[in-house]
Amino acid sequence: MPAATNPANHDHDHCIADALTRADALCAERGARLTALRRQVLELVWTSHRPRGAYAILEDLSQREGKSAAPLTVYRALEFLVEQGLVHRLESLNAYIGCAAPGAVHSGQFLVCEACGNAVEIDDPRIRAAIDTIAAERGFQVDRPTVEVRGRCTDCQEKTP
Amino acid sequence: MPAATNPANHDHDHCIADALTRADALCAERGARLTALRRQVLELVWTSHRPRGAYAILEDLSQREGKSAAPLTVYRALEFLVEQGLVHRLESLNAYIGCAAPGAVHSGQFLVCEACGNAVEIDDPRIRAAIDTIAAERGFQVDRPTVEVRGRCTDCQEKTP
DNA sequence: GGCATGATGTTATTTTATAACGTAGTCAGC
DNA sequence: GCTGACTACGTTATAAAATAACATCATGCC
Repeated sequence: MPAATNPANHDHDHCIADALTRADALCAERGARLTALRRQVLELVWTSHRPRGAYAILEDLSQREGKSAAPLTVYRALEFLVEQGLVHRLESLNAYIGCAAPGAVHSGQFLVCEACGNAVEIDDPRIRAAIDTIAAERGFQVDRPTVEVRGRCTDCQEKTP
Repeated sequence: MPAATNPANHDHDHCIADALTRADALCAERGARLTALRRQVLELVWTSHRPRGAYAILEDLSQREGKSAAPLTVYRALEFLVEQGLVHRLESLNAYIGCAAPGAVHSGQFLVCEACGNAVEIDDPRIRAAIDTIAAERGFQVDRPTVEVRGRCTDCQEKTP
């Protein structure tokens, strides 16, 4: 049973289970190897809806395994998960978060609350379209657009208005 | 005389001089202290149009001064410059770049070429508008939007099509 | 001049990430 | 089943990026 699941009023265990199920399906479909280690790291990334640092995951992993794992263990698993689109890296936080819609095309857009730390993936086509338009005007060939918006989520605005 | 100025066909010395002049004016206007050290770090950030890491700047600074400076020296100067809007931090690169339009409101948008390393500040209102729209729809209060688009600039596309 | 404030110096440490090399599973084809 | 190639994982060391804590120095104001 994973720790610290119910941050608000939703069944986070369900989020985790869902994410793992989708990951299993996607990797099977692609012939990618979602090994026990990688699966476990994915689960630890999904501990909450807050982006998690590699070393936080490392600590959890060490605790679970009863022995201290090496940073590379986690970084390699994360690399795989990011490649498969199961996890995103938040550049402005040096942290990782589970992808809300793996399998679908995603361009990596996030609303990050500076109060509670939660990050919500938005992937809105309008932002992507705006970026594509401007890039086209300048002859710039887009490869990987990163959008990370810091601010305050609705809940946190209500708490301290 | 700064090193490695003319990357392409523009007078980069002019870019640097310009940036310093504007910085002087802005800081004077605001009563902010652009000290010799900070001014020098700003100049080193402007070495090229490629984002530069703090430690690269540190190295240059040490060389200029003839003695090795401490990381904090550079980080503190950079912090000041970022606060004043004279320099931006590129989150996805852990690097810093001179602001193209200090004084004006800017939301920090960049096109970063993965081939030549150059980064161009765009600050396009359409991207900002798209972000604001989506944030408003979700009740998210925007504080600091970060947009960093990786890809290939026109020049580099021509070189290897 | 004296004092408050802000800037810089110095040393140590933390956090994040990668390099280099070796071992051990895993799967395909025979 | 065996072999060989490939991929994943373990281990140790190190690099890169950033900050903490505290001392000292400069600057501007009264």
